[in-house]
Amino acid sequence: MINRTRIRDALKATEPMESVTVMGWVRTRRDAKDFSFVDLNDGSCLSGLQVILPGDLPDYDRWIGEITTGASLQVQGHLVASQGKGQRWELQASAVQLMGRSDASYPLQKKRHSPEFMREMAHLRPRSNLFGSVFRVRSRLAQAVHRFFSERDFFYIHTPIITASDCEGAGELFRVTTLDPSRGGDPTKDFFGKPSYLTVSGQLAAETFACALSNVYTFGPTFRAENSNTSRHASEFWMIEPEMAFCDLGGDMDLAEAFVKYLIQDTLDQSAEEMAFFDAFVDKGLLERLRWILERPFERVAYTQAVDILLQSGQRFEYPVQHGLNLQSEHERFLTESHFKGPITVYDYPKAIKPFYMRANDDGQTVAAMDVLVPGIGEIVGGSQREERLEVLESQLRAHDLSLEDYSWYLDLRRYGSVPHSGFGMGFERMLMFLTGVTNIRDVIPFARTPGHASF
RNA sequence: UCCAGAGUAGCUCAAUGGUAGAGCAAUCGGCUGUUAACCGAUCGGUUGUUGGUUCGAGUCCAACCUCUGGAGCCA
Repeated sequence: MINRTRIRDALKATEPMESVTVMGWVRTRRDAKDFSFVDLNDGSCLSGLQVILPGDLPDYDRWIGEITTGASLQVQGHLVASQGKGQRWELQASAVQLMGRSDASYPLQKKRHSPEFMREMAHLRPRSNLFGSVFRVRSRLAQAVHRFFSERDFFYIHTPIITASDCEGAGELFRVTTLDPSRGGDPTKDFFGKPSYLTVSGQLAAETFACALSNVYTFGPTFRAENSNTSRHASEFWMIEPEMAFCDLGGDMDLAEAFVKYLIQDTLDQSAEEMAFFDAFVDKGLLERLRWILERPFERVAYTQAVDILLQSGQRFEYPVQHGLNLQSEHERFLTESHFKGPITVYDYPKAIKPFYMRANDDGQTVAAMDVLVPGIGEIVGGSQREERLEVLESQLRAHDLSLEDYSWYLDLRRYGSVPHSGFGMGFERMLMFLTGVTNIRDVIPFARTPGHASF
């Protein structure tokens, strides 16, 4: 295949280039008197390259009509300074090859489309400015996650996607089976000899590795069979879960906050063009908000303080504010959007509303849990110090009606050389929403899976 | 799953219970170093589905489907 120049590189040129070959998809064509302008995009960056197709190219009149929106082209030519305004470089074509036609039924138009409409054609939407940008940023964000942990000497652990432990009761699980549903379902005859599921969290597995390699993280797909129909829940999503031995809740919060800031900074640095686009067309004020967050420390509020703030706010809430009750979305909203006007970390939650594995505090009422809440999205990080005391953990399992036998391997970590350890989970897509200003999780996942939807 | 709102041309939206329209897109033509180009023309409809009320339903009623916003569960 011909050595092609990516449009991103062509646009970064510092001087004219002889004989450049680019390939991409036509966004628009505008005909001038003796030539045509083509806006060609190859996805390497948000901007397209302006291509000039001179009218004296062989058989121009025969093929120019086929250079339509959506068509794929190979163009050879000279990269020269643009005579027009709006772009620095343009490609004066000397040869054009139509690779793939695109007829009038091509659904993407030059004008702006609603995200809802674009969702109906998830296979074509990455060719749009918005979704192309979202998925370029998504890729860079994933790389940044690995870089952050790599720089801090964390080991990346591939925890299993199929699991036999219905761990921590974190939502409904998808059953994995090879049994014929019409012939009954004896789990002992199933593929793994017992009921198995898609993972809802890699945490427990990560804990075992933290209690050996010290600092580890997982980053992979996670599945919840909840019938959630909201803009921030998906049945299949990606989660990042670091786990640190010899680390208490304070260290956990330090890491979570540093992580959020790192990802913001990295995205601003590496995706400047896309971020400017989001700021202009998706969420005005996005850049200002993110920069402001970078500059200041996260506010840390104990759960009881947070409740006091809500009680004293004079604000009317639909749901009651009361010590011991979970914070509702509207409460989190008030705290992040109205009171603190930025991300906050709420810690030391009531024991009764948190899972069994969180470390009991000395007050007997609370556990060493923490949530990082951000404006617009709510919970973006949830974590805790883990209960490392064997007897306490056993009594917690019993209190939650969980089988000690099923968790024997988990209890072994406390039986043999137990250490204080902590970790958290971050929803990758929620972070991406926070960074791009895109308000629906379905628009930051290439092919979203939600209740009733597994198309494409 | 619950509450609310919305489904009309390819898209975004109009239309007192009385002849279904505009802008954009597409197609054709014109003009032009254009860039969400511009100007003119053409094309474009089982008004989400089914049933009901009515002389007459896009409009009113019922059920269902889909989407959106909010809630719960959470990341």
